[in-house]
Amino acid sequence: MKTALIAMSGGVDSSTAAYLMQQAGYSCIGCTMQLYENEDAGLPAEGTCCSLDDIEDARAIANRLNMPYYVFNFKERFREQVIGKFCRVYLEGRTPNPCIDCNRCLKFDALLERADALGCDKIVTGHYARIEETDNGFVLRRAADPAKDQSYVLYMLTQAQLRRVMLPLGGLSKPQVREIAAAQGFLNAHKSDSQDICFVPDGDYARVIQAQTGIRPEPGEFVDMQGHVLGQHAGLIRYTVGQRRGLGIAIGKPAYVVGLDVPRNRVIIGTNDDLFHRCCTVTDVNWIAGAPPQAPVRCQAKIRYRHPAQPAVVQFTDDNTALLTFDAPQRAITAGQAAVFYDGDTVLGGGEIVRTVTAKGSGKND
RNA sequence: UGGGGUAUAGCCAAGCGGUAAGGCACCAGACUUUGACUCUGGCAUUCGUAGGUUCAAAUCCUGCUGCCCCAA
Repeated sequence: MKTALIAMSGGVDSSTAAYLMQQAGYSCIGCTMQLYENEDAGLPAEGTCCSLDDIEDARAIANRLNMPYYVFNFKERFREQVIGKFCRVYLEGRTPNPCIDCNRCLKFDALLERADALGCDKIVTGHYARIEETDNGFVLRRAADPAKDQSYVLYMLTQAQLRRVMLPLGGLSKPQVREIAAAQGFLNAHKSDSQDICFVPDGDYARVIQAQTGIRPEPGEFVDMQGHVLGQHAGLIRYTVGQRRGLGIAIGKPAYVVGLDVPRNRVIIGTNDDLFHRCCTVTDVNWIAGAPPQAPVRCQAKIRYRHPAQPAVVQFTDDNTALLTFDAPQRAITAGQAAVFYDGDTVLGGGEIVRTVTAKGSGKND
């Protein structure tokens, strides 16, 4: 019998995934990755994906399904590879997506090692996306339910990983998943969806960065695009491109962060129109198919989790970098966020945005 | 210390005798498995201040105070 290691967060999605794998005839082992102690950061012990309550929920579901259940202590690895990188990226004036790093380093790496150790053929998560095997290897596709599609946060998966991963929710809608969970009498069938960064449940990520690094961000100047000082900011890490809230700047129309000047410790302010660019460079690119395309590829690309994919051309440059050019200017292309390239429902690949590029001979909005 | 102008919420600002527009900022919700964005709602019993005229004043009159400009 094939065996599967189910990553169970305690939520309705991964619980239902466990049930579905069992129904599909797999011998299943449930597990929860303990990633951090809430108390370490002075946070409440509930409301996040890895609290004690959640572990108890996951354990209860595993018991109900008669699965062996383990808790893996990944706290050290999470602290180094996710929280550490999160802090470092912010301090460098970029805006990280820690969920993607967690997938890269924990769910589809550390967890896969445990699967090997336990002799499991597959690892399973509750992500909404689809993996299919074709003559040319595995492909990663969007979820059937466009409202829940999470293929964006899985762009880094390699062929070797895709071979080992199963995503049983990829063909289902959220209501269907809740229905299945309710029919099974799962206690978390109506549990609210998780949100926010799991290790920053109150949204005050700047406090976490200070607590983790001991670095107290220096106040500096807000300046407009001509360099005129507009006010004082509370530390560069509190701002990200496209941000409006919390600036306290009244210029008669909405003011947005259009850039961070790290060397001068300045936050550059502009209008909404100033946020649009067509082109950016992308690094650490993963091509799902394995090899980069030799010619520019027409695709649709997303520059943040909740961004409708837009027509673009992606061009492999050198090493593992690429140049992404949208047909139309996109709002707030932000360094540190992931750019993911699609061909319809299929994920071609993706990488981390380095910077926007002003295309030669184009208008100011390029 | 002559002349002129102006004083409306944190910022800008409508109002021109009939009982305080709007924008920005801010706050609260919603949305959301990242940061953002967005959406909805809230936000001056009061118009620098003291009097006066009037049935009725932010709106008219007078004094005072602050600021700005011109002339010295």
